[in-house]
Amino acid sequence: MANRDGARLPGVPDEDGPARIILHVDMDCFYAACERLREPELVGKPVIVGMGYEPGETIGAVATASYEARAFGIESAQAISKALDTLPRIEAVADGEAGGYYRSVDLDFYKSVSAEVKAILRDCADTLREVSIDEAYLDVTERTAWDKTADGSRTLAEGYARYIKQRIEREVGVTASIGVAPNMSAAKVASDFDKPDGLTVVEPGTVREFFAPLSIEAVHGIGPVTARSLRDLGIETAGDLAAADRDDLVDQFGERGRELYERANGRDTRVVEPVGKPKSFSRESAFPPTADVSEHQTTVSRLAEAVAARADREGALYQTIGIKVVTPPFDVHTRARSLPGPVQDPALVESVALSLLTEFEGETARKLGVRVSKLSFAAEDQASLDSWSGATSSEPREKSSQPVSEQSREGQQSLTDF
DNA sequence: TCTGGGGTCCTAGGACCC
DNA sequence: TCTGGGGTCCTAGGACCC
Repeated sequence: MANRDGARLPGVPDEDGPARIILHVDMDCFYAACERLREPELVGKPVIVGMGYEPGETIGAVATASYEARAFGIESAQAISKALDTLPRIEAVADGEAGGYYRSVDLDFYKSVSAEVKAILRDCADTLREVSIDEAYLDVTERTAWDKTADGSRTLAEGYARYIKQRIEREVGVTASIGVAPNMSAAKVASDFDKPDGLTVVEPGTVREFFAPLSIEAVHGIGPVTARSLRDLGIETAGDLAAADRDDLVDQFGERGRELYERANGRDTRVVEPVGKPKSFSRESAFPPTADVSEHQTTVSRLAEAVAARADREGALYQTIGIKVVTPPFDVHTRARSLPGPVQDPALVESVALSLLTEFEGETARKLGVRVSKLSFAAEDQASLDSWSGATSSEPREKSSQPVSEQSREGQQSLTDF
């Protein structure tokens, strides 16, 4: 316990206790790689995976672009319409002209591929933290070591990471980039350092050095807003950040400032642990801006139903129901209402969401969302609770199982007599 | 970057309590 | 009715990530 958090060796700021070995595994262009698994003809071609690229669709964005597509200037999160301008669909161009292979996101398939990768990672790690469908941290401290190989050229940890890369490629058929470092934030940045199919090792004691020349955006947790503020302070590189005055950073950015400073200095005491239960479920949908109230209501009802169904599938009860309304140009508004206790009641999700929506009557919206939060996963004993609240089981039935009171009060109603 | 969808965490202010 | 201090919960917004 006493030697867990360093600070006991004033002269050696990079070291705190025996160095851990953390891997960050990041799949390369994962969605595009999955498409190539089942359509090998796409190998070596520009592949764009996204939604809304069909003719006539106007809403949508690029989820993943292969490196061949990126060479044309296509980027993740770019509007699909822009991508199509840059690189038309292959079906739409004349023979011999450049075209892109557009595919719709097929999350179920990607999840099945991801599960195969994760099984390998689980097999190789002491602890595994799955961050997303294509990313994970591994603590492999007990599986390998920072010692050098016999010829002294590399570390055993690097060899172990290479073995994992090869297994993924051989057994699943997709490539990954891996970062190896004594802490999570350095491993994360290292995996990004040499994509695709990269392997970057940051040995203990060299984290600060590794970070120093990188631009501040490379640090995980620094986005466009923070980057701009840091630049205003004359901080351009991670090295500048590491050398900055810590207290100034805390004044400007609060606790996050301290954290970023520590990370840039090679210190990150977070422990790799499996992700816990989800904190919220949400669904949202964008559309051409409209002020039509009944359209808004229809959308919110649909989203509410979908969110409730999701919570149902996951066995989650929720105590807070909220909506999100995005008005042009891009102003995000959220409203939420908490219930006196956790419920699983689709009709209530809808009625609360609709009642929160009334505040925005007359406003033009471009996107709407519904969310449930304050989740609990009480395994068994709330089946009773469920039947009490009136929405007995699976069937949502007709709209409201509640008494036909006035709509905006409906939520209140079941709220108070819970 | 004229901007899709699904998440997480943090912060600030207000209500309310002792 | 000039007014301390500590704590918790809730809501709304913001930044960030994949």
